[in-house]
Amino acid sequence: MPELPEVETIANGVHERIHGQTIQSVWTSNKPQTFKSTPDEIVQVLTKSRIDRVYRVGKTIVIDLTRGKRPAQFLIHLGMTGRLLVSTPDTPIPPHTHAILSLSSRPDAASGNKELRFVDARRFGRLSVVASADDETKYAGPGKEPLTIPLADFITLFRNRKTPIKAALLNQSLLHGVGNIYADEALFHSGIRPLRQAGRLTRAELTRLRTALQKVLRDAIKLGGSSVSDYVDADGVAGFFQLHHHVYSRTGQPCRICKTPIKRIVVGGRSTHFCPICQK
DNA sequence: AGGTTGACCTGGACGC
DNA sequence: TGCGTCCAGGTCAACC
Repeated sequence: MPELPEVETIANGVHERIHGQTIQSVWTSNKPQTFKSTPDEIVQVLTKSRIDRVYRVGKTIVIDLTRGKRPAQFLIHLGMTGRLLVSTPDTPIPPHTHAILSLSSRPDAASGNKELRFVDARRFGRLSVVASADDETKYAGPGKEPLTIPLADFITLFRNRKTPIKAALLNQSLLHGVGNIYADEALFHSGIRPLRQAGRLTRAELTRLRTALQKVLRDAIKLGGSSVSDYVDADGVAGFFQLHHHVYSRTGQPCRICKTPIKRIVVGGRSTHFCPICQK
């Protein structure tokens, strides 16, 4: 489920709650596909490490660690249904919990007062560690950051690409962090049809697209900031915030601008929504 | 190499 | 109520 704004909101919320704490012990489930590193490596690297910073790169939550004197990293991808929860140990463990980190604010404490839990029903999420995270091996993500990419680089990304612009926006090795909702919304706000060939968009269109994409992402981050606790604390039941979507999941409903019914098509195997009048 | 398709999972919504 | 079908905001391997 989570795209860039959701992942950023979660990372910030988790950072506020657990940075500076030490991981005393780690439990992992026995579902091997959840782990990109082996569960043993994960336990090895995390145990007795201190959490310095929690942040987002693309759709991945990155936790910078100090292990002994050396930097390491813990990488969490939430997939479609992954959740990262800060709980107390007495909070009931939800179904589909795949990892639990017991934390303590003092390095030498025997047991902690908080836990970081990774819960993922559908198991598309992935956990991994970088044992020695110097500047060259620190996780940088597969592509470019949509919020900070300069216009010239943005335009270059799509040059000569024959794939539909919708598919190109979802390609994480170009821009990382953009998912299905914000791709559809950004194309709507820039007036571009999802099936247009990426390499055939004009400079003016790509300029509009970058502006629209950054605006929808920033607006969603603003919205999420006020409700972090809904999905980081305890059970995290409330789920993700809803932006005021213009096209996503509005098939058949009137366009908010021109009242024409919103169309749904499939592009690159993904459900895609657009206004046949407002988008050219 | 770039582009496309299907596989990976579970659960919720919907129709009969 | 129960059962079957379809759908889901994510990758990634395997193909062309």
